[in-house]
Amino acid sequence: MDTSEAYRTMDTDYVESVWWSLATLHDKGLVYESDKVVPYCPRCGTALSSHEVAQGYKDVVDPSIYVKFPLRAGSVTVTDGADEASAGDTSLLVWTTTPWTLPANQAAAINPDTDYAVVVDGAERLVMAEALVGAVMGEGAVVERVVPASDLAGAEYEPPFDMIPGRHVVVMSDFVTTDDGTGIVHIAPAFGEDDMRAAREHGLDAPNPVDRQGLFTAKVPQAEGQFVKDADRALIADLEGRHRVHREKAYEHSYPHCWRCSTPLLYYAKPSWYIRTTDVRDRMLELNASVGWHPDHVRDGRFGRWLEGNVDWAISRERYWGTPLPFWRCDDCSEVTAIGSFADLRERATSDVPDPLDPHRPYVDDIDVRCHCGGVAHRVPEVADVWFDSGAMPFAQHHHPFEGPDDLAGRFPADFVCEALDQTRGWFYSLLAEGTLLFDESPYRNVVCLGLILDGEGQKMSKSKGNVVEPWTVIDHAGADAFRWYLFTAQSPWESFRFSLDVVDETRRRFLFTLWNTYAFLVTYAALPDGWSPGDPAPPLAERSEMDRWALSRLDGTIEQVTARLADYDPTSAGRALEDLVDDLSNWYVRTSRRRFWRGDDAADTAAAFATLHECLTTISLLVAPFCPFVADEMWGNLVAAHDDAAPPSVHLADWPAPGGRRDEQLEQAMAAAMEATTLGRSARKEAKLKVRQPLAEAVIACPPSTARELEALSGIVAEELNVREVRFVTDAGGLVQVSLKPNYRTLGPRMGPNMPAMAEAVAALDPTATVGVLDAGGTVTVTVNGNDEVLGDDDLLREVRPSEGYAVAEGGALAVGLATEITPELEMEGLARDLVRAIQNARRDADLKVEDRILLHLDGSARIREAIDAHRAWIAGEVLATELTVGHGVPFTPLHREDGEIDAEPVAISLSRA
RNA sequence: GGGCGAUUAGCUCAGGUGGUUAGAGCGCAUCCCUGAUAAGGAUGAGGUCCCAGGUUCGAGUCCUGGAUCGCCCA
Repeated sequence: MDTSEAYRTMDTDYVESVWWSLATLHDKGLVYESDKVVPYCPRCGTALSSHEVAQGYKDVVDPSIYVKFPLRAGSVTVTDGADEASAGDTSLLVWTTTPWTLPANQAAAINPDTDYAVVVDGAERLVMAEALVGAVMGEGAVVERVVPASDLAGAEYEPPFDMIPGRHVVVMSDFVTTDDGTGIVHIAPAFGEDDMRAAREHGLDAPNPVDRQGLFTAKVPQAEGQFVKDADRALIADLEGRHRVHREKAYEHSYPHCWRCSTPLLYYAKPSWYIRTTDVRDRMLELNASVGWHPDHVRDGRFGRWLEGNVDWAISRERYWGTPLPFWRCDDCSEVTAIGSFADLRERATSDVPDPLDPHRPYVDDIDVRCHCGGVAHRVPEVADVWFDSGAMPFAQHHHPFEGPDDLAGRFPADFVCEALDQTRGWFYSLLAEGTLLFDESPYRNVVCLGLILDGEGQKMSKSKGNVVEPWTVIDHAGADAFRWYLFTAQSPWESFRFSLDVVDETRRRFLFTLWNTYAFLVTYAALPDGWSPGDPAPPLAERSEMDRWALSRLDGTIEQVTARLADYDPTSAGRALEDLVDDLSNWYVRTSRRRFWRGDDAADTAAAFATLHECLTTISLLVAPFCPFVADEMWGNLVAAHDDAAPPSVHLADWPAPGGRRDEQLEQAMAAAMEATTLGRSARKEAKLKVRQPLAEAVIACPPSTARELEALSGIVAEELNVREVRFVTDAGGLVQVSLKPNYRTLGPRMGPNMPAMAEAVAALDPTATVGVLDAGGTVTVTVNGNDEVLGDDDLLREVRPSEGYAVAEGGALAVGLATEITPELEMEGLARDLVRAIQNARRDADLKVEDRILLHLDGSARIREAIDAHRAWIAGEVLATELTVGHGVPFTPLHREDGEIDAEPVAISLSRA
């Protein structure tokens, strides 16, 4: 984001581009002026935005009346026997809560899918929706006849008032419901959005007998000069005098009021400028179909549906602030001239245009333009809908087309735009509409649609509810990196976030701390004497251990995955792949390789470990840079930039990494099995209550031969993790292993179809041991299912194996691990030695020794303890970096530190000093 | 009223094209480790996959209807 090059829609250049676009559309004949019904405050003299309207709803009681609209004789037949004489006694029954709109009535609307009933009411007949007869007329109403809506359509009626001419005809409209009222809606096009739409559809006029102050004009003599709401009574009395009111009742409902002055709002037709977007509706749909929406259901769902119902865009607003519409209307011929540039304006202005020009109000309103008829044109008073400004962003920020023919080259269309889901009819629409109208192209190739942020209780965050979390609170508490990581990875961006500080904190602990600890581990050990630095030679890949090759394989795989996921606008999967890698690196690679970093036994191996971990962390810093930029840069600076003057000084200036061709899926699969075996072994230990520090003779891994072959090379790792002397594989169905067979539904299901249950029974009936013998010899077995012979191969059967008696066993999937539980005296001594080492390491720490300090060590304890020391003297000394190890009563040096403790309930005394 | 989405462990969320025993983190319980240590780790308990039908040999997954929640619009 280049904030130094930010654009503002108020900038002169931006406005000029907007003018260009509006003039272009005008000259293409796509701009017209027409009435639009808006929520309007007659006291303030202004229209209100939907947001303002929403603030002012109040429950009020209004007079509501059921009015009769008598059908004109001959215009429709709804009575039995075509009794023309009685047609005049048949009326549409219409319900309204705004009697003041009745003088402007132009039509009555009915629902095309509803049946209407003719109800006898004394000498009269009333027409209403069949479903509402009971609600309107009460029990026992006499229905004379039921007709479909189509029979009524086109019928003419006597209007409630006759001072305003009109067609006064019955029309069909989808918006009519039978929720309340009579199922017949009075249409006053000037006073309702639905009414206006119906009027457009059916070619009706929209007369407006109300002035801008909300007062009736002379067109309604009964109420001239009265505020419309106050005129309700007089108008109802007039109707009652003519027996046009069937019934009146007070009606309590929620009605919008001006949030400033509490005046009831009027829905009121005002002249408005429109862009004929319906002309390009199909093209917008076509272009939209090629946009990569994330999530993709928005394209055909929420946004696509919205586009299908497209209506012309009302672009004018009666505001002071905003981009003035560049339309000048002639006093003489009324023709509108659209001005598409400031040069054009200067050329056609009737007086000097200031230089520089501020194209906003009030200055622009002082400029008149010469009409081609010779008359003088004044600018129309409106400004543009701010959404038009937002949709002009792709070209207006570059001052197109005034910067030359290539001023949009490489800038249009955009690779992607990103906003929240509620912008479907806002920004996403204004961009697409303007792109289509002006360039016949979508201005964006992809959209990332963000979900809403909810609070911890799942409520939408809003300032008025007070449940918002300030970003700085989060950043101060958990840091910007944890915040960003959370936003990217907690959930797909287009889902709602249930946000709480706790969850961000968890992210920090789970991921960032793990990454940082791994990094700190490398840095700590590299910095030790005889440590390592990035330039040091390292063995080639082929000479490195399985562990190293596995780590680099995982690294390459993650590079591929993260790159692909990000290219597909999916940061969540990318971040999760990184979480997995970091977890593997920390909790498997580092965990199992720790000794390699500080044991000097094999210098090449140590160098290989350092080089591997260093490369992993360096590459990870590149991969996580977009997600947690600060931690990434810190790592990069220390791991790379500090050692290499030629390297980019910041991770954010470095190239994105590419995989190094070291992917080894077989190795990854084998390692996964090793991890699984380790987990099972630990579970078995837990079950047998055998602590990990106590060495055991062997672990038996029961598994299919293929798994055993893969695991062979990794058995050392498993042995160390499980603290067993030996790992043995048992695969054959001999005495040590029990085998059971299951059908492979994935291969057999499609083949067997409805016979699958019978097949499962047949498999259960097989002798597992014999069958496995045949299969391992490369053969097949045949079973009879419902009279048909079926040949089963190795792939068709899944085996589960487990060790037999004498072991502590844990099973999972195709693997089972058994531990030999017998602890021999020798193993017991080794366990004690390990306990001793742990106690001595504790003592070292308590003595504040550095990890690399050598010590003089003296031990004393029970006979069993001393026996263990004798048996493992060299090993103990090596583990704790003791240059001398003595045992007995007298300490042969002045102890720096002394500890008395217990091991296995037996006393032990530890004395040590720096060597 | 219409459109769109969501509903999986106490909580936050994963679960290509239907297929063996539905997973992770947090929390909880029980432990381990002590040369990553103001760290780290393990094992375990915990599930009517919102409900009801349907398709299928087989549904968390597909279809229909419904419920609840949310968003957009009337």
